[in-house]
Amino acid sequence: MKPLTRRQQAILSFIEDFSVTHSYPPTIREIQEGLGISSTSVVDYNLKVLEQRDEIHRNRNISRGIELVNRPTGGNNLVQIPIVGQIAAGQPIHVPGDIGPHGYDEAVEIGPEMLGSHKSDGLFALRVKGHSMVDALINDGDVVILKEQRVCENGETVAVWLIDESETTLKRFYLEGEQVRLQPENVTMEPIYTRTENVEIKGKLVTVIRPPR
Amino acid sequence: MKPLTRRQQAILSFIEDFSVTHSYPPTIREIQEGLGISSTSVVDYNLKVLEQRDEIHRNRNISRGIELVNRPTGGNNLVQIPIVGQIAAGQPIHVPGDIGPHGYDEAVEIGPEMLGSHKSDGLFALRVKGHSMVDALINDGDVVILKEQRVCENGETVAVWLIDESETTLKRFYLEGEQVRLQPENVTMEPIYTRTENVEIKGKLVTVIRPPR
DNA sequence: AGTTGACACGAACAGATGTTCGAGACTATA
DNA sequence: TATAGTCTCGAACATCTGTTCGTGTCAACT
Repeated sequence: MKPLTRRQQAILSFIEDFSVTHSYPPTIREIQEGLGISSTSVVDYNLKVLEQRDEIHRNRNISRGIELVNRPTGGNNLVQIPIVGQIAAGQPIHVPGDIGPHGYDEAVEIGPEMLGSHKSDGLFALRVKGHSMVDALINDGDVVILKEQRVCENGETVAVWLIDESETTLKRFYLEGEQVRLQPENVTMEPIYTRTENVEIKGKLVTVIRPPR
Repeated sequence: MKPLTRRQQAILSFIEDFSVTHSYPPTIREIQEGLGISSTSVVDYNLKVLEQRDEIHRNRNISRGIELVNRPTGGNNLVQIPIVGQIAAGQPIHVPGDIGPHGYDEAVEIGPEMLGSHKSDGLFALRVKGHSMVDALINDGDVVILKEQRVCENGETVAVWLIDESETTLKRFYLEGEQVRLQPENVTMEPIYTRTENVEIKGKLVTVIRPPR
């Protein structure tokens, strides 16, 4: 079977992108204008081919009647991560139980690519209160997304509760012999060295969201 | 505030159900036929009310231009912000021209609530290169979303190009008499004072995305 | 050289679709 | 009783949108 032409691939990508960023698919003329095609019949011809190849389905004689086949359309990709509380230096870290999508009052919505390789299950969000995490380049009011995790690899940034100090911190974790080195993300700052027994890992940092003003 | 009438609730439910079972929202006439309403202007009138109540958003003069607000289908669509280049201390700030949907290779996808009150048009993203912006609590590899803007209010965080120093920086802007104070977000750090002529504002900071590891 | 199929294009047309207008009925309020 | 606001309705109109038609170019094939 002949591969799709570049223009056919471009049309398919355009429909996908358009459907993600709008709540409706594009018209023939929006595809034409978006791709700089000079005639609606060129778009129509290529859509016929894409339909024959089962890439799309067309509903005849209605506006915006293009449906993608086997593709996520409009908004299906948003991931909702529950904000289960706050994170501050002097507070123990709030860790969720088994949370369903409606077991919380607030959530942050992001595109799945912001999770990298992480699945959305097992993730939770905390809103930062105070300036104690500027050493992790995290500001007051930021939202951190964590993966619930009690152990981690060297070099991963984790949220830990320091028992003796009664303090929460977010730092890169290194197990060095009998002790732990907690390394600030800001390379200009000094690390913390402490006993392994003093450190309770609560979650691994996945990403940080800075709310707009 | 008056509650929605039964007919308004029925129209909203119809739009929700239709959008789930089709890949596109309904037309005015499809709502009319589906609910047994005898006139398109009745549908139009009630849609106006639903828009005033922030239940839907209408795009004027296009077909199927109804978008649901704050619903799992329809309204909460991903927003794609193009990443038009990098931002680093010693580089002039890359500002996009008139970007079409395919005028860039890479984009960051976020939920619309992460933009706060900003519309997605006029926004662009830059990837941070280097540690020069840790004073703004922004890390190497972070993505900053800016609104293209040449003037700003006191207190807003802006990306500016310092002409004499040939340097880019992200700081809170305060116009103080004949000079400008550029205040780091990290309150433990010292501000910069410079002549207003030395400062070129390129964009206002909307939000920061920290890529996962 | 001639033919065929793929792909492009401009123009026109038919139908789909959103919006507006004027009028009417009903309810709440002064 | 009069008025204002809400909601309904039919009809008309402007614009949007999909589809079709005839024509042209180019590459591959016979």
